[in-house]
Amino acid sequence: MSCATTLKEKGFKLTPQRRLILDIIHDSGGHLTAEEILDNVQAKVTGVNKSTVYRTMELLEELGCVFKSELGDRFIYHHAEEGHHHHLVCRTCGKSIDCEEDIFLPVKRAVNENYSFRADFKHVVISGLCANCRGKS
Amino acid sequence: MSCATTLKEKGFKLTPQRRLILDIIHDSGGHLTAEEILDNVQAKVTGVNKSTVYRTMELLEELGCVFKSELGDRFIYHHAEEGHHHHLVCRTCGKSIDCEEDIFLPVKRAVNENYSFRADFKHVVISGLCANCRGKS
DNA sequence: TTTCATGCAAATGATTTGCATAGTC
DNA sequence: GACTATGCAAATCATTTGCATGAAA
Repeated sequence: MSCATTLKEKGFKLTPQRRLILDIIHDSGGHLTAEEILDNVQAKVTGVNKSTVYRTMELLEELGCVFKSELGDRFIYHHAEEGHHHHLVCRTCGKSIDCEEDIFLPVKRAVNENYSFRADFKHVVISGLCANCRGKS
Repeated sequence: MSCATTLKEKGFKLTPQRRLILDIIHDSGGHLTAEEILDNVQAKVTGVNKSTVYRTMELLEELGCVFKSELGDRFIYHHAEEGHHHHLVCRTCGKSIDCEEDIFLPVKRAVNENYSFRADFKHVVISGLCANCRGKS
């Protein structure tokens, strides 16, 4: 079911601003910060306010249309349609590689057995060094 | 080598404020936010400024005396003497459990093999549900 | 025409910074 | 005495909020 449909079903309105934002996160493929979303929106139409972007992202997160995770000192969003995955972000060049969801299965098992802790591991941002930057240093 | 010694060796001064902050992060065992450090400092002496705390923590991080990691929308610090470990933080009660460093070894191997990515995994904050809160819900 | 959404501007809250003064070595 | 560290207040910067207006159903 599309995000637009979800919005309407729950009694929220499908405004032009929300359409735009939905398009952008859908097309981006990867993840975006609120500021990047705002920039992309404003590249298409002027006059859209940052509050609208933040409020829309909050709503979309509540509806399960996007996922929010932390990257450094800010938050990033990505479309739920892409499914669950993680991000390998290079600390040198900043490039982000999508990483399959199951990579944390051994860790989930281990913390469950050793600490009785049910770890979430949803859309984790993993910092490190990509192959390219590894070669250069 | 103690943090105090490291400070002096690198030409930095061992002021009363820095002594206090070092004591607090040493005694705390776990991790602390800058604000918590400030509160603890001010419980002992009045007149210490938050800038001093932030600047001291920045310095101690550069010297390798403390580690900084992100927890939600803020940063936490802990003493390097405790060695590397991770944090299991319950999303319901907020309790933090220290978790052994090697828990991420399988993931490090996997992302290295599959993505040629060298993951850091230093002082990761793992969100989830602790045994206690799991029972209640 | 009712309710929800937007734009604007101002508030928030953690962290940072400029600068004059005070303290350490 | 030289140079670093501190306190204070003000600046940043991402994010949030109050409120009057505007638009979707």
